[in-house]
Amino acid sequence: MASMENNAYFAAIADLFFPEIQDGADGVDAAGTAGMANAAADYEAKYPARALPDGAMVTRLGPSPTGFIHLGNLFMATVNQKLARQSGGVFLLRVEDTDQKREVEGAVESLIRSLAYFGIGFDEGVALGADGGGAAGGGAGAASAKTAERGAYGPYFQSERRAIYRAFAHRLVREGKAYPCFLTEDEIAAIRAGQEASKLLTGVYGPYAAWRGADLEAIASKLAAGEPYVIRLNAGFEDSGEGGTGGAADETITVTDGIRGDITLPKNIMDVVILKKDGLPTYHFAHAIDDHLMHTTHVIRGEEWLPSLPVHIALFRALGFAPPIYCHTALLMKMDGGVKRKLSKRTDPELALSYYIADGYHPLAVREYLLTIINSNYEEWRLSNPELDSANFLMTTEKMGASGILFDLDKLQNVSRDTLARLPAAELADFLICWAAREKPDALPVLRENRATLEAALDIGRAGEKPRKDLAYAAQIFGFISYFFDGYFRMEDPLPENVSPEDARALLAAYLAGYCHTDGRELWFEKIRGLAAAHGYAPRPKDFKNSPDMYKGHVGDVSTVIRRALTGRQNSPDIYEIQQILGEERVRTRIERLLL
RNA sequence: GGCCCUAUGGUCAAGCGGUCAAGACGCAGCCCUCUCACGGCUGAAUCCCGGGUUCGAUUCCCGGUAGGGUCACCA
Repeated sequence: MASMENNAYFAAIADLFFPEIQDGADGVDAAGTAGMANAAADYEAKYPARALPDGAMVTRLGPSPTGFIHLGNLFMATVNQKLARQSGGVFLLRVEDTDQKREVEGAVESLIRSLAYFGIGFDEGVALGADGGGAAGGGAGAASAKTAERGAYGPYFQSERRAIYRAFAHRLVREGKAYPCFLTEDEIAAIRAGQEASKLLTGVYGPYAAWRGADLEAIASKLAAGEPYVIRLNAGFEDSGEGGTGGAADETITVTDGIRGDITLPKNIMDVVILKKDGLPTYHFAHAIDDHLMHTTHVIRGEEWLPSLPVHIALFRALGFAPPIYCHTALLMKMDGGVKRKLSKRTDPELALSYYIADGYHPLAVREYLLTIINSNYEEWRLSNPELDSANFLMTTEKMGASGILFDLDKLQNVSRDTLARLPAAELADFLICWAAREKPDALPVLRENRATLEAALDIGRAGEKPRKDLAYAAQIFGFISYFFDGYFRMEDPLPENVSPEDARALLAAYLAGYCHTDGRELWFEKIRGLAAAHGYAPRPKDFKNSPDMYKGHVGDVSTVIRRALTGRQNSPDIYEIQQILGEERVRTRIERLLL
């Protein structure tokens, strides 16, 4: 191949399309690419390798600010954060806002806040700004004072990295590894239609890459005419070949995935777009540039990215970068019409993080659940280390599953009950108050003013080796203890079926008459047994069981009558404790009300 | 449709050539018990199918099948 000619051709195109980038003296150095001191090389120098301990992992979250955040995002964030943190590495937030069409106002702040709620924080990258992303405000994402950036590898908004992408695109064009393409939407559609008709692979590649190596004159005149264009990768850059007719997709590449081991994929032959007509990079290009410049060691992302891995590998090769270690996780699925399906932000609002925040799932509980599905040995670890913080668990990519995970609300709730059972009542009370401040403002003053009652109520039956485990999430917890607060006390359940209203009255009247708030638990219950016997109810359930015909019911029915009077419900934790928390006056009032 | 990933009870899953095929959630029953919850015990329920390799396959290979993902100037 006549490399001198080609070099001149490439240089001419590069000058045409990247006039702002001067190659300086090197522009003349048509012979070799080695040692070229160009803009791209400057950037590489600007972002040197990180000084981190051996084995430190640099991971990142690269959300596009489209507004909705679901459990799947938190799943990814949890994995990335954990892996970085436990290895003494860096976890950074890079906002992938290269698609203006999909951008949503305030999405970045709400993302950061939602993740923060669940204990996800970043060591580097985009963060909340000075004004914390307050209420109103004009500017979107990058320019806004609502966000700030931390770290030496920024900017961390891709929309602010235009010049960087252009520098590397320029370098690729100079080397003949990328080129401008003026194919219109219609033309591409036509190509596609033809390919489909002949059952060929669709896309811009090989013979269909009309502008690959196109005539300089034609290119220049299109540009002069102001026609929109994109920059495409020349997928044939390694073929060093004649005409780049490329085509034969038989070649494969093998990549070792941190989760899946070796995977074999067809080598990329597509001349994918790397710079869109608006000058912003596509995900693929931005990924290669950013993760190289930011020195990401492990790219952990969902398996939906597997099909584009060949593109990414090709890009890394073209750019001369060493690719990171890829870890493609299983996807979080939901059940849909009897079939598993990938979570989708659009159609699955019930899996939005906001839903779990509103219901008041505790961040620790959600994290705990996520960890159990992320690493198959986590649950076992937790069983043998019930008291340890999850930070002590060592997560490994090898123990991550490769097949889709169905989200299981039952399991989340179970994990949550276990988790909350380990939390001190004071902490639970704080949590509940925070939740009420957000989601149930009417209850906020009540909870605040009755803090002692709240804590005591939350703590019922939680002492000892076998604590109650019925607290799952704030909304449920509030309902569970609401009867302690007069404003929320309601007669919710009916009398037991085998207790007549007359009996109930008589029972309550007698109970009230004999009530002594300072009675010990034993004495208290002996009185109830006596009450039962006096009114034709078996003092012991076994008596009733043995001779059901002799009684109207048993002592359990009697306590249900009392329990209902006190709590409005047939079921509740220990009545004695409830009475002690309620206080004598309230106990008497609640019973008296039913006797009027 | 092409390409890719995946495949153990309803769910999450351990397993890594020889196991009565762990465990957890859920479910059913029993026990404990003044109700609920907790706890304890018991139970039902799984290796997708077909070929190989092997003395022996859930495990290794091949082929089906099924499910999922992806085929953009979205990420």
